[in-house]
Amino acid sequence: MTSATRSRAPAKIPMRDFSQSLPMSLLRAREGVMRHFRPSLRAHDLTEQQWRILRALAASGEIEVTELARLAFLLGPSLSRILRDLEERKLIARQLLKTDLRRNIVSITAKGLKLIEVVAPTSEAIYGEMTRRFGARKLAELHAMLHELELCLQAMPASDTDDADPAD
Amino acid sequence: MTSATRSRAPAKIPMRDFSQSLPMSLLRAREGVMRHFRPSLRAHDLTEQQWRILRALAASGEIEVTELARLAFLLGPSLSRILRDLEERKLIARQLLKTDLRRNIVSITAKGLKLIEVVAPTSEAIYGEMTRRFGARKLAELHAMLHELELCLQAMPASDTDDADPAD
DNA sequence: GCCAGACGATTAACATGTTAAGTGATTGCG
DNA sequence: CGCAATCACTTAACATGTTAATCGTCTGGC
Repeated sequence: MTSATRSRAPAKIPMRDFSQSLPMSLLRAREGVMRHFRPSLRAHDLTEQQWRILRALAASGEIEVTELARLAFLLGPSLSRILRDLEERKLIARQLLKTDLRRNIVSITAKGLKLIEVVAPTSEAIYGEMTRRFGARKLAELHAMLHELELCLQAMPASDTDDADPAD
Repeated sequence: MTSATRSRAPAKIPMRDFSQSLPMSLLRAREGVMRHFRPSLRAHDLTEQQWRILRALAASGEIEVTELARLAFLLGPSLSRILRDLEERKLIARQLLKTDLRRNIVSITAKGLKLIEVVAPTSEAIYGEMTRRFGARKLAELHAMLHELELCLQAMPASDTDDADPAD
């Protein structure tokens, strides 16, 4: 089966082995986790992001859109679309802030809370099983390292692509 | 600043604090990393996924689409679209496998390799800076934990959502 | 009060993620 | 051979990620 037609392309650049790149490792780990949660969410017509939003609202009460975006770690445009959909489904409610008509206050409805009550047990059970298998202590270590990485990266300046510094 | 209008919604479900969920931690860490790479890729009209594909091809030579999907950790539909685009840009080439016309062999072109040579130095510099700041040893530990998590999750059965077993 | 600039949120446009369905080629079995 | 099942890949449809542009609203200087 080892036909001679398959010549190996020369890798001239000494780059890190592909699978060892940090973004790939993080992506794979995350996908491995989400793979277990998606079926349960899907059974209730919820995407991962919609679930994040409902949980964030249940935990924090009424908050502004921008703050919700920060909590649920979503970009504005995604959040706008999802909120429109969740509002149509009566899972959340919105109201303008009287003192500043630019601002939008979002809150979860009773229906939304009820949905969380239905989904949460399964979700928690899955998370619990993961914790048990991986080890609570090790999981905490992983969380700590990820947080440390985050802080480390925030402190790292956003490297410009420009080779020359335009400042005189 | 603590206006009385903001009533705190009762969190009836004792769920894990939102920001402590593993998917969120992984997502944030990954975004923190990618935030540094995206500008450089964007300067060369490359998305993160396109870059993954080019690197995978440069490292492995000619491979089939399915194998490329596995290497670059992309789903088939995404890969199909991206390959169509990269082929139009002459960064990759494709050929049907004569012995099995279902299969498609993909390879990187000279133009693709040249692009990698241009982008790689910046990319490696950023990665090097991250490694230096975070610590090479700690980074290796993180990789190890992520890999262990992956294996642990693969061994975990995909919990069915169904409460009842529909078999006979 | 007026207006330029900043701000919060949305919309637009394009790329990818995700699942399901479709298409053509191959395989295995009668 | 004939054909149903399978396979490799692609398309389709919808949701989100990402960046830029837009649209009201607000703020501050005048």
